[in-house]
Amino acid sequence: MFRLSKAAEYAIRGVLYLSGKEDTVKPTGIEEIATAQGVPPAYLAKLFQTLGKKGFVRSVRGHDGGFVLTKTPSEISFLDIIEAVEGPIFLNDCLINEGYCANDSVCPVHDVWGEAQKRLLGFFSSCNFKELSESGLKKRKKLKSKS
Amino acid sequence: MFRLSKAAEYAIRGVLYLSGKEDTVKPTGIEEIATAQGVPPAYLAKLFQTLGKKGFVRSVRGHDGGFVLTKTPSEISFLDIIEAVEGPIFLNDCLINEGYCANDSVCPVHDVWGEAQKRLLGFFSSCNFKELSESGLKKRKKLKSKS
DNA sequence: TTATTCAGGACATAAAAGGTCTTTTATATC
DNA sequence: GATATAAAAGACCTTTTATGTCCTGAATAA
Ligand code: SF4
Ligand code: SF4
Repeated sequence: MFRLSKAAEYAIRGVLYLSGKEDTVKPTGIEEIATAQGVPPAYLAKLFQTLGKKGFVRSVRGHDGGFVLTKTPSEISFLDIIEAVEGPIFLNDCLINEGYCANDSVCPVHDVWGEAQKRLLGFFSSCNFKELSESGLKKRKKLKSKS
Repeated sequence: MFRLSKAAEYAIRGVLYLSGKEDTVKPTGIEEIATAQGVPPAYLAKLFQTLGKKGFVRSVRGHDGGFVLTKTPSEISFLDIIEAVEGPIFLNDCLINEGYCANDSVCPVHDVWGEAQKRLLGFFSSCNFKELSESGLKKRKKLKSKS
C-alpha cells in the first residue's frame, strides 16, 4: 500500500514533542508524551524502547523517570527516526544489494526504483527536528492570528 | 515497511514487455508475458484484468487472444501502472484530504509527508515506458559488449 | 521500602499481500 | 456447429505485517 507505518508517525511525533521542550535535562514520561500527541501509550512505549536502543533517546527509570533526547533536535533527521523504528528503507528488494535479483544488470525498472529511493531518502534525511519544531510553532501562530 | 508491492512490480514488468514488442496489433497471451518475465501467470492475469478495467490494455478472448496496449508506451507512466494496481498513493492518511486529521492545520509533520509525496509522485509520473524500454535495450547492449 | 517508571517479551487481533482455482464467457478455426 | 483456446469474474487460501495489549521484572528517586 506504500504507506508510512503508524509506528513511524508516532515515533516522529514523540520525538517532535521532546524537541519542543525547553528543559532538555528533566526526563519526560511516556504517558505525558502519549497524551500530548494522542497516541496509544503502550505502543509508544515500545517505540521509545527501540529509539533508546538506537541511541536517539536516553531513558531514566523509576520515580520522575522518562525519556530525554541524546542529541540536539537539529542533529536528528526524519530518516533517522523512520529507519530506527521500521528498519532500513528499501523501495524494492533488489535495492538491498547488487545481485539480489539476478536480472538487475539488464532490468531498466531497477534503476527507476533506485533513483526514486535515492531521492526519497535524500529528502527525509534533509528534514531535522529543529526545523520541524519551529515550523510547528509558525503554523500555530498563523492559525491563531486568523481566528 | 514502505515497499513497493509485487503487484506493482509484476504489472510494470508486464507492461514493459508489451512495450518492447514491435507488433502492436497482435495480442500477446498472458502465459507468454508471465514466462518471459518470470512471474506467476495466474497472478499476472489478475493484474492485467485490472489494467484492462483501467483502460491501459485491451483484451481479446478466445483463440490467439491476449492483451494489447491501448496507448503508445511513451504515453504510459510508471505512476499510471502503480496506481492502477494498488490504488492511489498516499504516504499518510492525512494526505487523503484536508481535515482528515483534525491536527493538520498545526502539524508540521503533515507538510513533510505532503512534500515527500509530491516529489515521489512527480518522479514516478515522469517515467514512461518508451524511455524504460529503450533504457532496457541499452543496458542489455552494454552487458553484451562487456562479456 | 515503597511508589513509580521503563525494559523485555509474550500474546492477540486485524488487515494486507500474494497467490490459486474453478466456472463462465467470448472468439477463432475446423 | 463443435471444439479448442484464452480471458473474466469471483471465491478461496496462506503467510506476513501492522498495530496493539499485558504482565513480570528491574531500576530509581523520595
Ligand atoms: S526491478 Fe528489475 S531488478 Fe529489481 S527485482 Fe524487479 S526485475 Fe529484478
Ligand atoms: S502527520 Fe500530522 S496531520 Fe498527518 S496524521 Fe500525523 S498528526 Fe495528523
